[in-house]
Amino acid sequence: MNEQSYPEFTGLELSPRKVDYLKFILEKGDTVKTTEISSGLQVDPSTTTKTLNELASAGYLNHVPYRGVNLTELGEAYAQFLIRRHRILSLLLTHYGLSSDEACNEVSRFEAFVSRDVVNKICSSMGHPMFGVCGEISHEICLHEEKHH
Amino acid sequence: MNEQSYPEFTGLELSPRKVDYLKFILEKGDTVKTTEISSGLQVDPSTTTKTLNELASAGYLNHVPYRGVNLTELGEAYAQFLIRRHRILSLLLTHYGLSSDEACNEVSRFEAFVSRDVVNKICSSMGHPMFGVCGEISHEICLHEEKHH
DNA sequence: AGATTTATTTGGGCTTATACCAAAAAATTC
DNA sequence: GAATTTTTTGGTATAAGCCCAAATAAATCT
Repeated sequence: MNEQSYPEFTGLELSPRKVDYLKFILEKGDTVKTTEISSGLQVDPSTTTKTLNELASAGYLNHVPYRGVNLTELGEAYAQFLIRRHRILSLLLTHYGLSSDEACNEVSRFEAFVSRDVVNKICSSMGHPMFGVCGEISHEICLHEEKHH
Repeated sequence: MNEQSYPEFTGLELSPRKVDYLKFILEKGDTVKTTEISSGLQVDPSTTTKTLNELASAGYLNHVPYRGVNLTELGEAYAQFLIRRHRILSLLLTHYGLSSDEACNEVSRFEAFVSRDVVNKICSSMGHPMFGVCGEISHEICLHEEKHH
């Protein structure tokens, strides 16, 4: 499943913290336990449980209580976008004199508020770069959407 | 008074909404009344009063109850930075295929989370442009700080 | 298996940011 | 100086975070 199937989201649906959760879960892959997330995001396990429930209610995760979570199809597509957004924006900032680390950290603070449309425009304007400063960039959505214009 | 005198701020001190208030007040100039702000930001006057008090407590404004507010020296320097940040970031986005309006709107959503350091780096990397997409850009701070490196 | 330990969830409470409404108070206008 | 408008105060609300303590489920150990 990839982003193509979800042309409807704007990229502004999730709060900054929820973005962290989804990115973390995608990067861990498969089923993720509450404790892994708690220590990964440095947050109390009870906070994690609650956030996981919210993400599950919103359709991004399947949560089996006491067992762990995994991404739904929507969640997977969405998380792929989140990672791509992070990488595109970080790469962009490195073109203005920031180091990779600086760029990543800075972007982490504001990425949740950058729309999918704008990410796609930047992405295409940069020629759909394959490598960001913190990993490979995949372009399933944005390339697909470009065809329609 | 200009930004030079305040090398200490990071640009992350204020919430998005407070950024709006300070930018609005700087653009109005001089003493600004509660009602002007309320209608400018489309918010209940009581909300404005409360926010104004918070900004005054934090040292950005002088508030004379029932009379209005004006920027302190810190507030003026800070607001100048806020405007410069908005314009630099908007200009940046127009280099990636966004229209002026799109760029302004997009930037409004995330600008509060972009640090002064990064704005200065972008600014100097762009050659300290004099004109943004929504007004002239003044460079008192960033040019000053550049001298120290 | 049964007991202990570990992991997870529930329930409660706290903070920050933002907002509105109704009533009181001050300033302005007539 | 009385009426009107503006501003403030006090109360309440929502959303997003977060933590703690207690309860519950799962896993481990003997």
